[in-house]
Amino acid sequence: MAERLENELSVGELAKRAGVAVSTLHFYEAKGLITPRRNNGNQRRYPRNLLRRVAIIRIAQRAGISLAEIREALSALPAERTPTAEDWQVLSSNWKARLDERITALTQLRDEMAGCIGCGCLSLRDCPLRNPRDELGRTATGAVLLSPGE
Amino acid sequence: MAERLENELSVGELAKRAGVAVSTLHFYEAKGLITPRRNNGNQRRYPRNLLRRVAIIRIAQRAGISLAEIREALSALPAERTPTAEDWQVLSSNWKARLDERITALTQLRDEMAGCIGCGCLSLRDCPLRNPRDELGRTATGAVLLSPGE
DNA sequence: CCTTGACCTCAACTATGCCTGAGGTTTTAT
DNA sequence: ATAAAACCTCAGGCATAGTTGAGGTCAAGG
Repeated sequence: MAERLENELSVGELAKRAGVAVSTLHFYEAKGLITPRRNNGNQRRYPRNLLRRVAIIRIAQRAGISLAEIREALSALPAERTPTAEDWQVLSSNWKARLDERITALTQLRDEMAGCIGCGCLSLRDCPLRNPRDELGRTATGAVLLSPGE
Repeated sequence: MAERLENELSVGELAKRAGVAVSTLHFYEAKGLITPRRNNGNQRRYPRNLLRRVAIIRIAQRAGISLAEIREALSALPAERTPTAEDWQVLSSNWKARLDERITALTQLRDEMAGCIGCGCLSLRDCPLRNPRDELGRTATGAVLLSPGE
């Protein structure tokens, strides 16, 4: 009773092509990221465009986007269609901006680290690496909690 | 029966100074990252140098190092002592290298994304964004699974 | 036909990095 | 002395991103 449309992939085939595990595709489906149809034997059949969709998901993940956000972005597409070139332009522009932010933050951290390697300035109250959190070392009254040496 | 050494911090004080929750400090302790002593009422007392240790943990986390690895790095220090300037030099050099790797990878991804925005090349077998995984689009026999258009 | 591999569902488990709450003790301030 | 604030332990929960396994069905080749 095998019913098979031209150009459709089984879950195993898609998994191999997309470089992910079958369980991962099930998981993405459970999370609403992909919605394959079912054949008359209840097996998943992936129209070919879902391969591109999975590729996009993976790229976005590499960029540090969560699956929830990826789902949002994809579902915001008209008719939840597989992204066209224009759709992809919007998605990738957004994600690239996010990437830029991450890179900027990490680069700043790296530069601070480079500047602080061996300097021992972790012990200072104004060390740029520490200050995001340990702003002052003072209480509300302005009293210094730790002596200058630490 | 309060027994209190000079310069020691309670868990609440350390939490406030380090900018983390008390539960976080308990968690770090459970994971072997910090080991405060106990006073005679069984309450944690943190020698002041643990404040620096916590700062280092947080910096490493920002760099994307897991707590397990941070624990390794810290416990590799002679006598598990609080890092001196030289120790910190070793630690931060290693972590900076890790950061550099991450930044390089993300930058490459960003550049690929920039190059691919709107180009629609996701559909090509040689798209740099896809190729880390979807190497060939071929079976072991060399047969092309998908037509060139997809 | 019939075996084997691929597929199905659902529950449970992994790992990371914490947070929350219950029930009880210690410190601190008045 | 006493009450409130801070602390204690331990179990369990949350979010993310999956993986694993049991028990059963479907599909493809010989």
